Amino acid sequence: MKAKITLKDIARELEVSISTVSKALKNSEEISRDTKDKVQAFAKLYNYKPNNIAISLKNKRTKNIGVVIPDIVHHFFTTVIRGIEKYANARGYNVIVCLSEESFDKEVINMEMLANGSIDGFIMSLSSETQEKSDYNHLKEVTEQGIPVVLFDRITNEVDCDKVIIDDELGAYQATNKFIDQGKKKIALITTDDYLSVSKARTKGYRKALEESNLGIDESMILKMPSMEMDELAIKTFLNEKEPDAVLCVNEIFAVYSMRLVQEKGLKIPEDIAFIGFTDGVLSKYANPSLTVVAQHGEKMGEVSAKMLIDKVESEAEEETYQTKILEPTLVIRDSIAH
Amino acid sequence: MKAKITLKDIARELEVSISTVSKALKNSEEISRDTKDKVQAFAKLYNYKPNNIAISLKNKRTKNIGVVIPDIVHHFFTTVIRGIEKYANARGYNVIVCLSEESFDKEVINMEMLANGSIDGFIMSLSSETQEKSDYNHLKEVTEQGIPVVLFDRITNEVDCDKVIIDDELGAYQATNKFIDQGKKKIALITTDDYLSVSKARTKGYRKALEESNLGIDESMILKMPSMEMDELAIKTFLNEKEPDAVLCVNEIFAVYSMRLVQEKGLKIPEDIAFIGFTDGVLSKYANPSLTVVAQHGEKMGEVSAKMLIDKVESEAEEETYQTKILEPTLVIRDSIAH
DNA sequence: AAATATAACGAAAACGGTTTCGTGTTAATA
DNA sequence: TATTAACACGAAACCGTTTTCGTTATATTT
Repeated sequence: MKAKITLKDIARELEVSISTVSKALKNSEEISRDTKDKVQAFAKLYNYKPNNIAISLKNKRTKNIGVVIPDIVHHFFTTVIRGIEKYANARGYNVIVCLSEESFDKEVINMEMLANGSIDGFIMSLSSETQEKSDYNHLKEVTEQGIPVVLFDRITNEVDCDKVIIDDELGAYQATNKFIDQGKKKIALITTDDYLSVSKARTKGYRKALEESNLGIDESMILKMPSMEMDELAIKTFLNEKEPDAVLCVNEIFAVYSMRLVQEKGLKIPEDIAFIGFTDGVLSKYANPSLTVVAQHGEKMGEVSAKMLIDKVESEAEEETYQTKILEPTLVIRDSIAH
Repeated sequence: MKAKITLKDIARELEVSISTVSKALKNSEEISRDTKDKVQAFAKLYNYKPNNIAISLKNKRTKNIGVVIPDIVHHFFTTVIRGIEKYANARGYNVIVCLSEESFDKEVINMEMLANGSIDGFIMSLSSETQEKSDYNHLKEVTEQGIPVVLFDRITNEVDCDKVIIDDELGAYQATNKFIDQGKKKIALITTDDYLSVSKARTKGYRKALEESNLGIDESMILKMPSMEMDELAIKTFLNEKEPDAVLCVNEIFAVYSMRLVQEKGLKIPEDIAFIGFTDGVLSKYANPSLTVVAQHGEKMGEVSAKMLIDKVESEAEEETYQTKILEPTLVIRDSIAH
C-alpha cells in the first residue's frame, strides 16, 4: 500500500521548499525552468494529485453540490439527478445525493449536515411533509448564510432563491384540451392532495380547460388521493361509479393501474376511455396500451438547475436577484388516446 | 447574510483561546464548568457548527462515500443507491454519486476525481465497457492506495476487494425450473452479451436447469442482444420463429416488450406462453399481465455494501482480508406464469 | 565601485479545526 | 514554609494546500 504523496514529500525528496514545489507545479514564472522540470517530472513519476480537501479548505470551495430530494426510486427524480450529474460533472463538480424520504425532519438534518462546508450550494425538491407544514426555516437559514439554493419541481414562493419548474398547469391544460378536442365529455382527474405544489398546478390546468369549454366542472369527477400512495380500492370505486370517458392522472402509476382496471371490465382504450398521465417514464412507454403523457423533461430540468446553481456559486457578485425558469411540458402521444 | 461563525470568532468574543473553545465544546474535563457553560451558551446562541472540511483535513476522514455506477435511470441501481444512502446516512456518511454511463473513461475519471481525498471509500458497479475491456487498473490503483472498495452486482475477480452479488445463476436456475415444473417445453432465454458478469451467470443458471432436466439445450433458443439497448426487431423475429412457450428475460424491459408482442399475436399469457424477468421494478408490478420476476433486492444489496465499506473504513486493523457476500434472489410470482 | 534591478527561492500566514504539551495559579500536603 | 498536586487554560503543531512577502544571490546600470 503506497500512500498518497504530498507537496511536503516532494519538497523533502528534492530538497526544495513546499512553496517552490507548489509554484513549480503551477508553472509559475517565479521558478526556474530547471526546477520546474525537476519537480514536474517527479510529480508525474509519483502520480502526485493535490488533496481536494486541503484545497477546499483553502478556497472555501468544495466543488460539491448537494442534491436533496424526496425519493430516488421515482423515474422523474432519477432523470433530474442524471441531468444534474452530467452537467455538474462537466464543470468539475461532484454531486452529493441526500434523500428526505418525504420527511421534513430528514430534509432538515440532511441540509444541516451538508451546510457546514461540505457543499457549495443546494439543488432540491421539497418533501411533501415540508410542503404540508409550510415550514421553510431550514431553507431560509441556508440562504441567509449565503449558500445558493435552486429549488426545482416542488417549490415554494416563501423562499427567495432560483427556481426551476415545468408549467404543470399548462401541461394539464393541454392534456385536458386534448380530451375535449377528441370529443370526450366525462373527463376525470385522479390526483393527490393539494399541498403538493405540482398537484395543485395540475388541478388548476384541468379546471381551466374545462371552464373554458362548455363542459363545465363536475367536482365529483376529481379523485384526490389522501397520500402519495395509491389507494387501489378508491380508484376502482371511483372509476366504476363515475364512468368517465377520459382520465387525466397526475402520475404514471395511477394511469397504468386505472387502465388495467377498465380493461378488466372490458372497456376499450382509447375508444371507450382514454388516458393521459404525467411523467414520461418506462411505465408509460411499455404499458399496454402505451400511455400518452405530459413529459416533464427531468434531465433538462436537472441541467438547467445545475447551471443556475453553478453560475451563482462561481459568480463573484453578490447579486440578490433570483429567477424562476419555467420549462414547457410536451405531450407525448401514445396509444392510450386516439391519434 | 450572516456568515458562519468559527472557533476563532467565539474565542475572540469570549476572550479565551481557540483551544479552550474547542475543548469546552467537547465538554472536556480540562475546562471549568463556568467556562464551558459560557462557551456552550455562546455557541448555541450563534448556532456554531464545526466546519466539515476542516475536520476532514485533520482526521483524514471525509465521512463521504463515493458511489460509481453505470446509470441511474435503472430501477435496480436506483434501489441500490437508496439502500446505500439510508444505511450510510444512519452512520453519518454522505453519498457522492457518479455516473460512468457505461463508459470506461468516465469511470476512470470519476474515480480519480474522488480518490484525492473526497471520499473514504468506493461502492461501485462496473460499466459494461470496463467489463468488456477487462481493464481494472483504476480499481487496483485505488485499492493499493489503501482506499477500500466494495464492488456490487457487476463485479470482477481480478480485483481484491469486498464484493456483493446476488446469486444470479441460482435465480435463473430457479426460474427455469419453475417453467420446467409447469410443463413448459420450449424455454427461451433473452439476454445480453456475455461480457456482463450478470448476464453470464444468468445464462449459466438457465443452462444448468435445462441440462438437469430431460429437455436439453437448444442453442437457438437463446437470443443475445449485442448491446444493452433493446433491438425490437430481433426480439420480434426471434419470438415468431422459435415460438417458445416460456421465456426468461435478463431484465424487465425485454420481458414486458416481449409480452406485448405475443399478446398482439393473440397468444394468451401464461397459458400459451409464460414469462419471467429479472429486476423487481415498477414495470413488472404494473405490466399487464403483471410480470413474475427474480427479485434482486437492490436495497438490501445497497445496505450490505454500505455496511461492508463503512466497517472497513472505520476498522483500524489493516486486514487484507476480503469477502464476497452472495445474496439470495427470490422469485416474485405474478400473473405472467401459472400459479 | 556603488546602486539598483532581477531572478529564484523560502518563510510564514492562512483556511478551521484537534490535540499534545507546557505553564501559571491555587490548594493540599509534608 | 517549602513541596507537590490539581486545576484551568494557552501556545503551538498539525492536516495539505495557496499565496504574499521577504531574502539572497547575481546581473545590470550609472
